[in-house]
Amino acid sequence: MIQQGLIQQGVLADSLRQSIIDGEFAPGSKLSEAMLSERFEVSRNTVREAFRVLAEQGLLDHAPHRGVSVAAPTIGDVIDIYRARRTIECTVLRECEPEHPAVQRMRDALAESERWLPKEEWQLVGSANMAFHVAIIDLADSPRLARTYRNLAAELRLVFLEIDDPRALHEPFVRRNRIVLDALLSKGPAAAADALEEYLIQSERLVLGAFARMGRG
Amino acid sequence: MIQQGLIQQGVLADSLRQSIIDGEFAPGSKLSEAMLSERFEVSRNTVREAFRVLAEQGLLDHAPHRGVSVAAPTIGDVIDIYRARRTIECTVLRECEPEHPAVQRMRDALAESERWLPKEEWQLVGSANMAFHVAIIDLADSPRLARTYRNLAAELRLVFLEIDDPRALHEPFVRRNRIVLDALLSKGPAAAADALEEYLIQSERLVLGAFARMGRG
DNA sequence: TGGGGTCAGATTGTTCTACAACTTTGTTTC
DNA sequence: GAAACAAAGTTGTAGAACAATCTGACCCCA
Repeated sequence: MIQQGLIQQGVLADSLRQSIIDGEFAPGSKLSEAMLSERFEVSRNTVREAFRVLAEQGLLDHAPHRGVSVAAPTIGDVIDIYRARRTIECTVLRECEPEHPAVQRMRDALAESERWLPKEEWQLVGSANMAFHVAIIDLADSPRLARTYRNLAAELRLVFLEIDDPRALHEPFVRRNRIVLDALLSKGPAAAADALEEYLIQSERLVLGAFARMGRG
Repeated sequence: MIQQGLIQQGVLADSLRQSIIDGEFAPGSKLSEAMLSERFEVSRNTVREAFRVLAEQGLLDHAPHRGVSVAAPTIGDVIDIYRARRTIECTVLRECEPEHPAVQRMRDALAESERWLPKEEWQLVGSANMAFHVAIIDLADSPRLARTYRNLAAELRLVFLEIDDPRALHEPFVRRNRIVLDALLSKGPAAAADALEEYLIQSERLVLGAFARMGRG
């Protein structure tokens, strides 16, 4: 007997998560139980269970008796997200095995981003960029680190949504990803990790600058 | 107006989490909604919401239509937990600021563990040990890393529960914590991180050995 | 004996209704 | 305008109900 129709709460959580990541619900906007219950045609209880899951992942803020809203990362959050990324991602890369199969996935993701770059398909460039970094984490073969990283990445998506200048956000970093991969292949993990740290520092700087210009504290 | 009586679901999640960590529900044991609903005198809905939170934290396993059970980490999980710990904890320590206030908390926790050591209060030694390592993570001032680490620590508690030889589990590591702290104070973060890595490798070895002897795969 | 198949019972997944607790909003009053 | 109050809306929780699924006991038949 095949396990079919997954549980609705799980589907809803995934679906809602995707909607949020796609920017369908703006960061900071309030999500009422009744509204989602109607839109997704499920009961309030089911909505609430999905809320708990996404809140635990950091995508939603839950204020007692005030409801949940899409997380709206502050500058402090951005700093923290990048700190966590550097801690995990650079260490994984520095200690990786260069023959690991995930390296091929890094290649593929990078090729994908370079393919969309000249066509200025920034959304697709961004997705491929993200796949590149997820592949780096997969070098560690650690489900727990991967899960943590996916949550960080989702939060970062919210940050990018608010900046809304996809070219500035993604264009400069394809080249930097190339540097990271080439360093890994020709000079080894340590050099690649150094290049990655450069990348992350630059990326953080860009995001923080944009935030500051937006007057978001 | 003061924010008082926290929401029941949150209280239940915390309470249940503590019960699990205290070993009140054995790893692998099934938790039925009806049973908890009765024991904690809350509705099934509330129980289910708490389940979602704890499952997301990795403390509960949720099998669709089969209910939730307390996580029962396998050898593979133990390896992953330690891998994640080394990745995060060692990096944080290596890059820390030795004047950080959390260093005092490391001192205090270590003193506490050394205080209970001769009295063979292994439970208390273990708690102080854990506080020591949480303090290390706090060196990074990163809420996200701290949250991730707390989840890892909770899962590890489940592992320790199953081994049930608290002396072997905690006694050798007070001395190693001392080495880590002394290294940090006299030789700096890099040396301390090296000592910590030693610690984690030894701890993992001990746990894996115990698991193997128990025939748990 | 043992391998399947079937059925009843139990548990989970979900919906619905109801209501208490709390927040928010709007209005009145000073 | 600020404080006080009332009304309306939302969240938090309970509880009943039922469909979907799992579990285990039982039976049948090689």
